[in-house]
Amino acid sequence: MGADSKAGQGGESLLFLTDEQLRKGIEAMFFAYRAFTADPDRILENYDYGRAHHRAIHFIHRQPGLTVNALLGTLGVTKQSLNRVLRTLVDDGLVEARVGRRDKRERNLFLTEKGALLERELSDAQRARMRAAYRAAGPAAVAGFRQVLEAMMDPDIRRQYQAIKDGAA
Amino acid sequence: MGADSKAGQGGESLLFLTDEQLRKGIEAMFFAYRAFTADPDRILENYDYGRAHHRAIHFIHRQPGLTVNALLGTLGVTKQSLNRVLRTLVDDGLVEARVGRRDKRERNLFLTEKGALLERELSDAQRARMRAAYRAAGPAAVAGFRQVLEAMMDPDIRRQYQAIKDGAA
DNA sequence: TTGGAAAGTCAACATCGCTGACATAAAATC
DNA sequence: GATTTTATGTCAGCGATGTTGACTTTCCAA
Repeated sequence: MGADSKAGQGGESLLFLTDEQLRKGIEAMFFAYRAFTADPDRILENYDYGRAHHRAIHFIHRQPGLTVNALLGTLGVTKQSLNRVLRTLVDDGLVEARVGRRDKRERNLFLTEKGALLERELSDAQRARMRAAYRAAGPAAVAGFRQVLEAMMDPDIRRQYQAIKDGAA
Repeated sequence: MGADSKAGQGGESLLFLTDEQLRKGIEAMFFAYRAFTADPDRILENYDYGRAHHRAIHFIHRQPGLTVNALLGTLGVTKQSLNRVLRTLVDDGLVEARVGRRDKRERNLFLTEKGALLERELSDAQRARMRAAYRAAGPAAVAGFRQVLEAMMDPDIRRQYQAIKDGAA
């Protein structure tokens, strides 16, 4: 719909940037994001963890050995906030915090086997929904989806995001 | 990562559903959503309101006269949670809750002039970012963006979302 | 007239942000 | 070697927003 449909309700033939169209995009973000977090949220309940734990686990998995400071930057929260979460994960044996080799002040974060297991469970659920959405929408839509999301990010974060783009593997 | 991508960075020509590709989509959602909420959040600080207030204002604006129960359903929160937010908005004179005409138990919610003003300020900021992202990505990308987001929603919500699709205007 | 739906309210609690203050260890610099 | 800076951890308290549970009032509808 949209850009090229001349008829329709709002006559947004070429101009697809009407307030109405933009409002629809805004709502789509809200509803989709809620669905996107719903599956992991359900799983996390069983473990008495929250979304904050999920995010920490995700990024430690993505970049094993990253420091607390680096994780802080990625998540955009305070160290006190992250510490609370990280402590429970370490105490519960999901995350290992090794003293840095070069710099002994730093802690390099890794998932334990137990942590990797939960990561799998969470990301499996999230990937399943994402995969279904991708399949339903098709390859061209997926490319557009990613393009718009990237354009929406703050530049600093976008650079960080693209840096790991297909690396980290 | 790897096996199937022939090109350098973005070789998601045919097989775009590798775990790596899906993970990138997941992260894109996370980072983009954070940016998406950042602008309104900054504005809300000046008024001592939070995201919950923003959401209420948005949906009352979209559908003037909707009942508390309907809003509850759209937002997916408990009535106690919504009530706290709604009360401050009514007390502060941003929202008017008129007793229902047909059914006097219901309250039909409307934005006051003051409420509409804040709604404008918030949605202007959010639309500006959305518009910039749309412009950067192009019309085709926008269509794909919306398709994937819609496919990601829970079916019930998607129906609700599409029902107001280009109506309400 | 009675049952139940819609709304409002009170209390208590959990998560997860935040600020501020302070401690420790180690690197970096003077 | 002494001092400063950095990375991390921790305590205490606060605020926003979600939750459950219990209870009341109003009022439509059977």
